[in-house]
Amino acid sequence: MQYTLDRFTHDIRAALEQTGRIPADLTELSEPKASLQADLALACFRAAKAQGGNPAKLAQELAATLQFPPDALVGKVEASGPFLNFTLNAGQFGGAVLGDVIHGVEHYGDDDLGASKTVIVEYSSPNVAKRMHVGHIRSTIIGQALLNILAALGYHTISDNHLGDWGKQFGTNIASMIRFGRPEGNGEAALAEIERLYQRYNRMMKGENADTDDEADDEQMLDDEARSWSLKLEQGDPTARELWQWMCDMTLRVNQRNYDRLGVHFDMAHGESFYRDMTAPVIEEALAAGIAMREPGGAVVVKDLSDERGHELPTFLLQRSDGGTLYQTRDVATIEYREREYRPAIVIYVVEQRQELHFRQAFALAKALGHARDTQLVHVHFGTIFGANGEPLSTRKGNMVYLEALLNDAEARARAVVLEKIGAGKTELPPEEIDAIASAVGIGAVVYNDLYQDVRRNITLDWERMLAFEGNSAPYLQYTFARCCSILREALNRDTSANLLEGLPPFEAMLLREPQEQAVLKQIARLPDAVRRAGQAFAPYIIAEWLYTTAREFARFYRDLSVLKAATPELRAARLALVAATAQSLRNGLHLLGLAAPERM
RNA sequence: GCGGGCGUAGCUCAGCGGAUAGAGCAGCGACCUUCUAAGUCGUUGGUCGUGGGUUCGAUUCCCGCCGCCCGCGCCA
Repeated sequence: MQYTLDRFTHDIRAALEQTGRIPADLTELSEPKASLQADLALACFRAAKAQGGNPAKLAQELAATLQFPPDALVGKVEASGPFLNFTLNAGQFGGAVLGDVIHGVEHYGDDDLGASKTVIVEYSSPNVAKRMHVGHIRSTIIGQALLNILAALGYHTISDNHLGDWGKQFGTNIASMIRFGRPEGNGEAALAEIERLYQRYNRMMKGENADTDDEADDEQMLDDEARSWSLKLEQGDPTARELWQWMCDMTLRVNQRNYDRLGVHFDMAHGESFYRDMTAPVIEEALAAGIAMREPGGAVVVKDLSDERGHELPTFLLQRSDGGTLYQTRDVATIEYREREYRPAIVIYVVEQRQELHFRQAFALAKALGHARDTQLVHVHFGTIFGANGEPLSTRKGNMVYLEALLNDAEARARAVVLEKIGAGKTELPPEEIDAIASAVGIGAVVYNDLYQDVRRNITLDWERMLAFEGNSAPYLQYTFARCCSILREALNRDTSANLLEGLPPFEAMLLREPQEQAVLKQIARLPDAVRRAGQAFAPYIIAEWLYTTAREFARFYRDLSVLKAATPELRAARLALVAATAQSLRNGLHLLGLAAPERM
């Protein structure tokens, strides 16, 4: 898809190539720093060197040679030392950008580079029989944002919640409920109780509870019991299956409330259990290929496997000596299943950094077995969240932060701020909208906290920052959008609209010549590129950065230039169109990150 | 030991081959009878972990070292 800035770049490169002075591979343009008054630049060093000339001289000659018609997108062409600077033709630029937005509306910024290829994003993936905590929120939020971005780029997206609903821990869960009884109730509290029973059993198994006259025998017995329930579950024992199903159903119901609040939606939730009957073929396949070996004890191991970079990977297991399968086995089975079923071009795993090795092994094994040849397997790994004092969060230490409580807290804080603003006469809001606004703002702050920076970084939990409503934060972005809407309401006498540019009076974009107006236009024009870069780098923060810069530029425009009281009706109409285009673009960007865009705040 | 991630302002982070290294927060000082001050402006603050190398040019690429986090067979 070609947007205005694409055309700008294309026109310059074409003109450069036409001069015959620069080979096509040296016409790479770069964006000068904001402090310089140019929109694109060509560094002439390499081209000059190739022909044995002086870069500054070449820049000068090119500046003298290049000609663009008055109605072109390219305006001034100037040499500045060894750089050749190009400036947008302000008169043409505004109309072109606003035209792009009017044409695209809620799809402005989208692209077709995904070309309907299928991409599967696996994210959230909480464990059954446990409450979701801050660790899961990262995967959930990052994954949803990536999914939105990739969908905007034209990919056929499939979101999959790869639930942790299988494995040895359910043996322990079942054993603990057989021993201590099944918890009553149904919600988050019942999940917490299951966790407590699990931990209690686990401690006894490890002999950490010296409250009874436990002997080592008992510990061994408890361990055998858990292991045996795990195997019974794999073999379809009715009691085991019933308890397991009960845990799964309840967990899904509880989690769904969190997903609803976060605006997260899954096309499917195939947990690990879904692949349980597909693991045996994986093991056989690996053995037959000679990549895996069965050890005398019965365990199946993979040795001497290398990753794509040629690094030898540590040995890992596909089957336990007691016959049970492992996470690794199921993940390879998952790769094979997805390939058979969906033929994806890309599969993205939004999973914490700690599992980097696990995925390198799974990917390498799948490739070694000849699978996923045409599939890009990507582990988008994010950093760990630490407590305020820098300590790891853990249930054992009792410093765990649960998702539901976090969202409640964020909403409550946002609500307090909303009421404070109303009380101070800063805003007027219909009472029935207050809850929705508090929710949009509070949850937006939490979501944005996970998206505004490169996801690879670790995060130290800081409530003040996480729920910050100032500076580079979701509420600031939402506030800017609300200000745009406020102007549109005044001028157009209308409230909500899917198309914020609908019903604008005729306007002449040529009139938008002030630097503040041009700066906003330039930012609007950059959205498509931000979306492309975010998708290519699997980096939602690129959208966040675009949003923030756009909001800042709009704030400057807002401060200096009045829309409603513009000097002439023509100028007012043009600025109104600029506001509408800003609002539409901001909303598109907010939606890509999964953030709500309230029209009043 | 091997492998992965990260070291940029007091704190949290952008920038990752080009022209004086940018934001937010915190600090200091301004600006609301004006389209919402959840805002804006000014100001203080940097040997870009460190030592080499490549290059006309390195915070950015390569190599060594140091520091922090994480991972490395029967958990997920």
